[in-house]
Amino acid sequence: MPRTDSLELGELTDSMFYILLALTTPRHGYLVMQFVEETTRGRMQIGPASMYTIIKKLLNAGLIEPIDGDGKKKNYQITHKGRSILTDDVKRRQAMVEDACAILDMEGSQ
Amino acid sequence: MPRTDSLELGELTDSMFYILLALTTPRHGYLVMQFVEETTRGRMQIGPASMYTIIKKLLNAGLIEPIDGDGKKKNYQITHKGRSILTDDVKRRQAMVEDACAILDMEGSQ
DNA sequence: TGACATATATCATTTAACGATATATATTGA
DNA sequence: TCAATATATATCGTTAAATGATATATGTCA
Repeated sequence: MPRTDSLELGELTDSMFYILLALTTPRHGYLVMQFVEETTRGRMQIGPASMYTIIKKLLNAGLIEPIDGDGKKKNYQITHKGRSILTDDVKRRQAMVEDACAILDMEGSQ
Repeated sequence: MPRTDSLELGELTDSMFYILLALTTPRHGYLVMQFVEETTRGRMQIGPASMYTIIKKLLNAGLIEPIDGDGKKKNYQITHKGRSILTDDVKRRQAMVEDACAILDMEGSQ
């Protein structure tokens, strides 16, 4: 991914992918971490360092936005732009799986 | 991906994924670059720097092996271990797409 | 009151990818 | 024949991504 910012290419890293997925429902950081671990059944986990680094980046890029500061927790949700990029990225990943299934002898994906 | 070697986690980066896919048929480096560009219809391209860096890493990890040096070209092919890791990685990626399709309102993948 | 869960944050480090660049041979066509 | 282009391999130095370690503060509950 380096040398060129993945977001400028319109591509999401695995971590960004799951964090955006988590924020299709408004959540704060700690809940996002839990969401990722639960949704992936432990396959992937994101610690606080990655979490807040990526949250900051997604905010800067306008893919998520802060909402109502109830108490000390900071809530975020995905933006229209974020949802659009996430949807495109799902298609990109789907295409990768299909490429592989066509070449290997695996059950395809439709 | 940093801080921990992706191969030690049994995970492949996008570039490794396509290079391994290319080497399910014996090829040399230059053909691998072309394979990736063609297979992805230009969505992804790997230049020589990435190419040879990753080839070296996959050799070290025993996921590919050199075969018959006909002339100056170095041919490589995927090993049994490489194929096993590639297959697992396809499943991992398939799971990511399915997670997303379940949460977003997209046509699923079975 | 001590342990644990919840919650946010930063720094320094490692790994990954890659632009730039270099080198050499083969092919093609003006 | 000579220049351009394609084929083919290789390295160096840089940027970006992820994260371990660490710090801080509050809430809960036994």
